[in-house]
Amino acid sequence: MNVKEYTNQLQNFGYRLTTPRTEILKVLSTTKPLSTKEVFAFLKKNGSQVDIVTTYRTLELFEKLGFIRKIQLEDKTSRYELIGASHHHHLVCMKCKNIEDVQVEEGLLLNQIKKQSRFRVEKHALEFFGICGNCQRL
Amino acid sequence: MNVKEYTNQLQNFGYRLTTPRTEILKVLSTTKPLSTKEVFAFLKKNGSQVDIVTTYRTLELFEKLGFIRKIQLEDKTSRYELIGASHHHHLVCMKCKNIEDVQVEEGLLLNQIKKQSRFRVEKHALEFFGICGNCQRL
DNA sequence: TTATTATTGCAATTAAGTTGCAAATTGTCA
DNA sequence: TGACAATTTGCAACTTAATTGCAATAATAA
Ligand SMILES: [Mn+2]
Ligand SMILES: [Mn+2]
Ligand SMILES: [Zn+2]
Ligand SMILES: [Zn+2]
Repeated sequence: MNVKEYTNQLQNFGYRLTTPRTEILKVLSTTKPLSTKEVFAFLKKNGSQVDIVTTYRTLELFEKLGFIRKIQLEDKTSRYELIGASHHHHLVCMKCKNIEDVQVEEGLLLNQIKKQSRFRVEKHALEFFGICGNCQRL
Repeated sequence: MNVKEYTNQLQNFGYRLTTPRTEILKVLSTTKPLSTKEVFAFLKKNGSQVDIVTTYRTLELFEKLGFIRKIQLEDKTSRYELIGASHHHHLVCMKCKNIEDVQVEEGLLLNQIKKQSRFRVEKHALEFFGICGNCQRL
């Protein structure tokens, strides 16, 4: 799913195609999960005039539309990333803060839960923290 | 591990046994994961005079000492719970906000990660969101 | 091109958490 | 027990992430 496809989706849903929205999609399409402030910093660096409040509101909208996923890592700020083709999770390096994608088989977890509770799982958060390959060699 | 054992630990580590610390341990020992503000509200309800800043500082200390674990759910506030005997995760009802404990076998996840990356996992966050048994019947 | 409506930017506000510091409390030792 | 030194607490001020109200601006449909 590229920027063009998201902007089309946006209009199909009846939302207007604006400069801030296009620019924020561009930033998201070329990065790891970013906080709102980080998205805003990228915008500025690229010469954009978009306000940080608009950045907040746009990310909120994109999440509502299912374009991006919000993730909570160790700190209190939310991070966002485009939902690509495949569901995945993250390996977050506690030293260099780099984020790797990783895929795991979750079916077994959900089966185990079914045995313990009548709870109906709709989504889950799964993030791993540790030391990345690079940082281990230092 | 009961309140008495934690207060002993506290003194063994060279920290002083104070009223706020005892009272906060008492609150934690009888509840689900709580935010700092919720802990503070419990204290007040029980007639305690402890300040909210002390609550923040005490929870931070308890986490450092390994008495409690900090968890991040959907919102931006951190929650804390006593680390009981067994490692477990949570089923968070998106309707009534109730939290159930659940245990899952994680060994397989870690094996799968080993095959994909040199990353050394030290800890992980795993929380499930959905609708609890009760709320499904309404 | 114009009109209607959504969207944006700015300023002010809220909410969670942090920091500095003087006053109070704790544990230790005489 | 009582005094001392060091830790801990409470209060006020501050920081940071996020939210809200509203007038000005920009996007789309006619
Ligand atoms: Mn990712
Ligand atoms: Mn629990
Ligand atoms: Zn690293
Ligand atoms: Zn429920």
